[in-house]
Amino acid sequence: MWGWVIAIIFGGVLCGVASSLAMDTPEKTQITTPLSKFEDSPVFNYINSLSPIKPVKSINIAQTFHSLSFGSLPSVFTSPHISSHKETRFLKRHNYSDLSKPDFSSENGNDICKDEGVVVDVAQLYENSAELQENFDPGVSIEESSSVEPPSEDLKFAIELPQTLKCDCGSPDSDPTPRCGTQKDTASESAGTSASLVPFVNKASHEGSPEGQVHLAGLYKIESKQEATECDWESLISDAADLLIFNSPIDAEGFKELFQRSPNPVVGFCTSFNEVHKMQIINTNGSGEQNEMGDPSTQSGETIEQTQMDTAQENLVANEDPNKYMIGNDSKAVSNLHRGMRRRCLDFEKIGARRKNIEDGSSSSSVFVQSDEITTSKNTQLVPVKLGSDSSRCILPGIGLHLNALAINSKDSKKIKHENFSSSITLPGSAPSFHSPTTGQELNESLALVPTERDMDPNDNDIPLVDDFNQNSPKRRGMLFDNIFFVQRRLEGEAEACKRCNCKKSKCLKLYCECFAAGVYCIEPCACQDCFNKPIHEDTVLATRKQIESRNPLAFAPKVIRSSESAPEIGDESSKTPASARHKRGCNCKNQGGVGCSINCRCEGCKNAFGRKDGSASMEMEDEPEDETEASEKSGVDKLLQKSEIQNNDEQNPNSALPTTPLRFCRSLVQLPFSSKGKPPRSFLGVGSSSGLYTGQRYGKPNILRPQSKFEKQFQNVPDDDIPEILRENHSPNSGIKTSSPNSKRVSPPQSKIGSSPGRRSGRKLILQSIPSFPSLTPQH
DNA sequence: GAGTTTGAAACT
DNA sequence: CAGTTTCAAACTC
Repeated sequence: MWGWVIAIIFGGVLCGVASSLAMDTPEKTQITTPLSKFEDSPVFNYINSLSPIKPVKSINIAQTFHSLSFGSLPSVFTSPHISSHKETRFLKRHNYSDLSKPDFSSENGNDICKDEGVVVDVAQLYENSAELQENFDPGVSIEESSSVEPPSEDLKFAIELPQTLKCDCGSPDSDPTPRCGTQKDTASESAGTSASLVPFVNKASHEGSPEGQVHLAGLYKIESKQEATECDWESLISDAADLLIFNSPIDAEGFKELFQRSPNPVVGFCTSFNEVHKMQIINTNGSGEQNEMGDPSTQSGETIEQTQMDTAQENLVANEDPNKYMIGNDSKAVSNLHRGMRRRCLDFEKIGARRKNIEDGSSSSSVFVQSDEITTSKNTQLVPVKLGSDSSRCILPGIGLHLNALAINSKDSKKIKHENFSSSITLPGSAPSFHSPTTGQELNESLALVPTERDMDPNDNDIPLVDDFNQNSPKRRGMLFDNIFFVQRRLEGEAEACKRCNCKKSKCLKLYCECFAAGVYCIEPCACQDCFNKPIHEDTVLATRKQIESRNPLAFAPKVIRSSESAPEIGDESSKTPASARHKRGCNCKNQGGVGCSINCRCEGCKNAFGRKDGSASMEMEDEPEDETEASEKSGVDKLLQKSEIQNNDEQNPNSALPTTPLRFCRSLVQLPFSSKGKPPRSFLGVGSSSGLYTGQRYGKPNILRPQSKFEKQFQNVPDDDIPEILRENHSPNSGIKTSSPNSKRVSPPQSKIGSSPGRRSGRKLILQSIPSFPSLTPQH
């Protein structure tokens, strides 16, 4: 018993330190050393000897990241929330492989929660970012890496959370208060409770370790979960906040708020955590697919874990602790927290069910649920959607984290998303949240949280994600960019009806097919024949897509760049033209309008009024007589463009950035002049036709007529410009941020006046700023 | 709705 | 890379 008392004391000390970490104090970096000493100390050993649980050297997950030879993807595309099941898997594989490595064990001796999920999340947070270690001092990095973002992974929930709950609810005290593994609290209260805490501190969680398995099995009946985890829950929580910082500033806020507002941050966190988990359980239950995508190990114990969670939830609900449910007190914080945690279990097909839950759910979680809903809708892959009258039902394709990376801090991005979602998604009772700025951010982050379609695609197993990532595979990058494109597309055509095709011979498995090219499944409105572009043939679709991509990595990339930046070779005058869209890859058209031709175009006798291949572009429009309607339209557009430029300037200067509101986007809307019948030229429709990906995302047709917001322009520009660079092997991690230089776009001629054009410059700055604003991922050097 | 035109995708 | 064929969307009637 003496040993137990000591253990309790130490637990309290650890908790105190951890809590200080949770408060984001400078001490964070110092904790590792004491812990290391502690773990190696004779006392610790003695305690371990007393404990039935065999201690295992904690594993330094931070090294895992090091060991993970992630590809040097540009930080721009590193999304904290990329955590898709698929990537989770491959990251897990990394983890497993790393476990065998001798140097894997932690030198710091921290009670590191060696959870796969942690690896996944963190790894994805730092995804291939070489700078990740530089952004944080070693101690912090360790903490970060050791920290777990429990809700993000089923496995984590299955293992860690149950442990926590076990400690709380299963303790002899039966104390209804959700301790949530708060060693600080429980340790000082009773030995019985502390005993339950022991596993957290000492319990060996070495993966594959028989002892660890046995203990876990005994405690939680998770026999199949080989990834036993030992976790310093305190550090875990404290780190979780930091982790969310990577996910998004908002998430970090949520965590901080949770911790700061609650006298017992841990409790609040755990409670919120439970809440999140609860929601995830709902989602998970709703979708059997989830398990397929997730680690198989999570499946076996899921039911049990769920039951435990339910019990825990009941206990938590019974508890009147105001701090317990942060939703009530601080819905924002909770929603943020949830947002940061909720990254999976999004079964789009279950939207209806969850929507019902939303409706039935308490108002306190409406925002969160709403966000979840949105995320889910985007998360769905290749889900057939009914088009037509009910635009709201048009499933929005999931975006990847890349969107987040691109625009996570872009206020405009938030606004645009807000706008788009508002227009395209109708969530009962969610309207208020939707229109709030916070909601916009949530939406944005929700987007970011959504795993990429490919990553999520359970059938896309043949894609060597691990290898791709490690090898900086262009393919992988291409996939990432596809997601970006998809986002772009979605943003473009979100408000519009979903695509439909009339393919007869292509079986909708070629780029001829608008749906296929857009990365969406054909649906009922399609008049296609022998269509294979359906969920039933998902494998075929994916295989075909991959084949096409293998032939041409840019096959699904946008064919047309819309924005002044897209045509560097064209004079400033042309760049200011309403239809500044340009053929990115060049066209072969002979009589095209709507989309300005670029120097790459092979068109004959180009008379493109919107930009000729020779760069004379809009000059022709000016020279040639135009009908009044068109002329007036143009002038109006110019004015709009001026406004847009002004706004861009505002964005360029973060300091002067006005409070971003959705209205700002509206101001920058540009109506593209299309002559006949208000329809865009046929060729122009191609703008949105390509892209997508079977990211399974369903997005509407490119809304050519729809005014293009500045933000959309931004999105378009980034991917278009970045594709070639990203695909380059020598793309350094930093290069992503440095550039993604729009000027390096293929279309641009060497002599292009880079930056000479105000419009272009502004747009470019917009991109550059938005990226660096990503605090954690942006290289500070 | 059938036929034509058009331009991109696919193929050679 | 260029030329040709195939294809589907846009357009015309």
